[in-house]
Amino acid sequence: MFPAEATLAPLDAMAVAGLREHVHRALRQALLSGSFAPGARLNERAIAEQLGVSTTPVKEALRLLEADGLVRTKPRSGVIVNFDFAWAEEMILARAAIESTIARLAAQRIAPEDKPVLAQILTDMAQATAESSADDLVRLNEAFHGHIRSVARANYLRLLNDRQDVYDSGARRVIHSDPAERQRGLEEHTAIGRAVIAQDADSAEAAMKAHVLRAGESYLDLVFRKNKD
Amino acid sequence: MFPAEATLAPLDAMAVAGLREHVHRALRQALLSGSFAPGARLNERAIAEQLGVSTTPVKEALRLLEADGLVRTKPRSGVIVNFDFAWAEEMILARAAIESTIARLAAQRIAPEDKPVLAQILTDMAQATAESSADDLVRLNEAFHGHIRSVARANYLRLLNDRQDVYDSGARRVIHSDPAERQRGLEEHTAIGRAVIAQDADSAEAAMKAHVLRAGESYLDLVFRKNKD
DNA sequence: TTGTGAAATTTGATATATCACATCTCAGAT
DNA sequence: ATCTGAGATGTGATATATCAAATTTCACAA
Repeated sequence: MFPAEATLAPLDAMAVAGLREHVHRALRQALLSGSFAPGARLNERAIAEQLGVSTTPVKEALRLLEADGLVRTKPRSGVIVNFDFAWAEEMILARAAIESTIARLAAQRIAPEDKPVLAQILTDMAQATAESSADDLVRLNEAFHGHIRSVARANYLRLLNDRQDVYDSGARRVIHSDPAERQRGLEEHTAIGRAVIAQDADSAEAAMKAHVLRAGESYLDLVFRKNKD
Repeated sequence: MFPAEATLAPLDAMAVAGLREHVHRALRQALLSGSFAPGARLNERAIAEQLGVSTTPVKEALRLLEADGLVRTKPRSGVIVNFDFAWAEEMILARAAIESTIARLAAQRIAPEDKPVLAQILTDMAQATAESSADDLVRLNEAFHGHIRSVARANYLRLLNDRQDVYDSGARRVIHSDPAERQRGLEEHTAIGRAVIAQDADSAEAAMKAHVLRAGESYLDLVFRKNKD
């Protein structure tokens, strides 16, 4: 009646990540979506009270943000928001540099059995570009980039990349709703995927760099131009 | 007798950086020089006691290290050393990617008055390579890379770069004592400097990437092969 | 009115106490 | 002998108290 060994899915590690991560995410999201003006000061006690926690996890989260580069600490004075257009622009340059290095590794290291998986994702993306919702496309997008990172077996680079996620989730949806953008994205993803499958490291690196830079431009345009209204 | 407005140099911000930074540096140095085995666990209380501080700055420093990627936190269990050969290798790839992006920006943005400064540093390096101590060469080396970063006016990228400093100061001296290495370094630096002065962005980027990758290899060879004895 | 500086206040930095989860130990059952 | 799990112990996570530097306020003098 029951299987001898019921396999319970281990609960998501992030679910028990603790307050520190929670605070970190909350602040990060707020910063990237522009809720704090550049140069504004963050108050440890105020944040702690607002989130209903003590200052200890807040301090730790601020250190994480500091290392993310989104915030700067003026010793014995305060924590200052360090995110604006120029900063976002540089983050995208960095992302392009890192992610293209990952793509190169992926092309060099991809295992034969991973090739059909990547090809399948590309097929799905082509279909989804034509008919599916922005949400589906965002999901596939992440599956694609995730698979590239995965076959590259790059741990440190991957960490860096996560840390450089400049994209506000709201804006991401908006972008993936624009038909022209969807089309361009598909073409670029296809080029990257084919290069990786063909194990053409130079092409994979170049295609990824071009993609991240161009997509980044679109994003900056959307988020920062909109704010100027 | 006195100038109307005596401009006192603000004392080095880092001198008063506080315990957090102090702990961070101490641990970072220890990790990079291999004092902790990969996978070893770091004990907050033990570190705090050893350094004569409370656990609060230690916790904050560990968060910084965590973001540096040198350490990983297993929730509610402990902090684990996350630095080994493969990790260092990837840090060098990342460094090459970031620093070459900086070199590109430098070539694009260098101001006319900065060109002679850079040229002068190259001249000094040529001379020091032939006649000076490793310490002098290390200093010039830093002046060179620092000047490139400075003319690139890249803030975020610069931050990333600082975070990726894998080089143990001891090993750096050893490397700059080897004649062959000194010669290669000079040639590469010259190529980079000339490309930046000529505002040839593609060459500057390529030359910097090649330099960082090659120098990184030398470093890995020295530090990790030596440990295998 | 304007500039000065001392006092009040804010706020980050640090230390300490407490809690809860993870890991280890070992007696007792099989 | 091996496995199980309850209790003991270790350790990070969190909360709170205290301190000292930075900032702001404001009365007062020029």
